[in-house]
Amino acid sequence: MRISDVIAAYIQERLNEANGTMELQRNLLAEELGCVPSQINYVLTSRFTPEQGYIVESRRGGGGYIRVSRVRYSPTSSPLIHLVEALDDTLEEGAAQRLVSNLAAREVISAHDAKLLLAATSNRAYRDVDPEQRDRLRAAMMKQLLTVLSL
Amino acid sequence: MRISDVIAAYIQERLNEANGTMELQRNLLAEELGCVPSQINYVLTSRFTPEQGYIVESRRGGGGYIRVSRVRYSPTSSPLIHLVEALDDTLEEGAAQRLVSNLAAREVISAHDAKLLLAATSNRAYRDVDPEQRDRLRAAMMKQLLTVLSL
DNA sequence: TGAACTTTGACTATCTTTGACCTTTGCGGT
DNA sequence: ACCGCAAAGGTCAAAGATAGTCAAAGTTCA
Repeated sequence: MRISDVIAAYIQERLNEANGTMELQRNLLAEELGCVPSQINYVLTSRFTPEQGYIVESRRGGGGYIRVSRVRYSPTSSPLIHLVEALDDTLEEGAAQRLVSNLAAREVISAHDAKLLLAATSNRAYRDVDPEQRDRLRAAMMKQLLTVLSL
Repeated sequence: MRISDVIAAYIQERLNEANGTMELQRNLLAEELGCVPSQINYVLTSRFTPEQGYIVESRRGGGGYIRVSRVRYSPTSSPLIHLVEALDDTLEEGAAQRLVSNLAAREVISAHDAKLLLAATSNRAYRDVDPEQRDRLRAAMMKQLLTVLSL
């Protein structure tokens, strides 16, 4: 298993325990999990982005910390609406996969729908599309589908 | 026996053992079976397509993998499988809409899934795709999604 | 004998891991 | 107040680990 997965799982676990927000100390966590400190940053920037519904804040210096929070979606409107608005008009395959996995893990969408979204945004179906345009198509596709799901 | 047949047999065997889904590592398998890595891709693209009832997912980089799943031939899913096999490799928007409506009317797919299929095969999502290629994309997309639905 | 299928390998794309170097902040000492 | 050091965290690019693409060359078979 990738060390990045271990780090991500650890953060998720603590987010679950603690009602959607947690703090960590980079060097300590790196030592506990046996990786270099900057790998924590890698995981945070690749999997805990605003697009995926997380806020990361931090402070340096003595008493420094990194705080990770899940954004709370307003109960009145579907979380997916906000997401659609926040999405860029270009979306890489890996980012799409992580986004969908996250929505499923957070039970914003069902596992069944997640499978469809993954298939619909995978390069596998994009063979006939100019590679230059795939990320734009993927973003448009994701928005269409999430919009349908939010209705 | 062709090396491609060996690769295909190996994958089938492991699918049988493991309830229809298996993962492999491309370079490892290539070395085990004595072929170049890209030959694995050749076999996957020529014999494990949606038309033939398979979906293939993969990930690059450290810890990468290729996952192959075979659709289950259950009574409810079998109409979809035959349909995927029979579909042409080009599909116009109107034809896609009629196809989906028809499947929904016959209750082969749910109304919910029908909405997603319509969104995913509508030109609305295809604005960045060369118009010449849209019908090919639509056909590929439809096959992928129907295959996932029959899993 | 020509079309379709198979085999290869060079080149490309993507994801992860590591480490050297940079910036910010708190705290003492003067 | 000021200074400087120690304690965090941040950045970035290189190296490593996989998988994907494509076209040329070889093989098979109707």
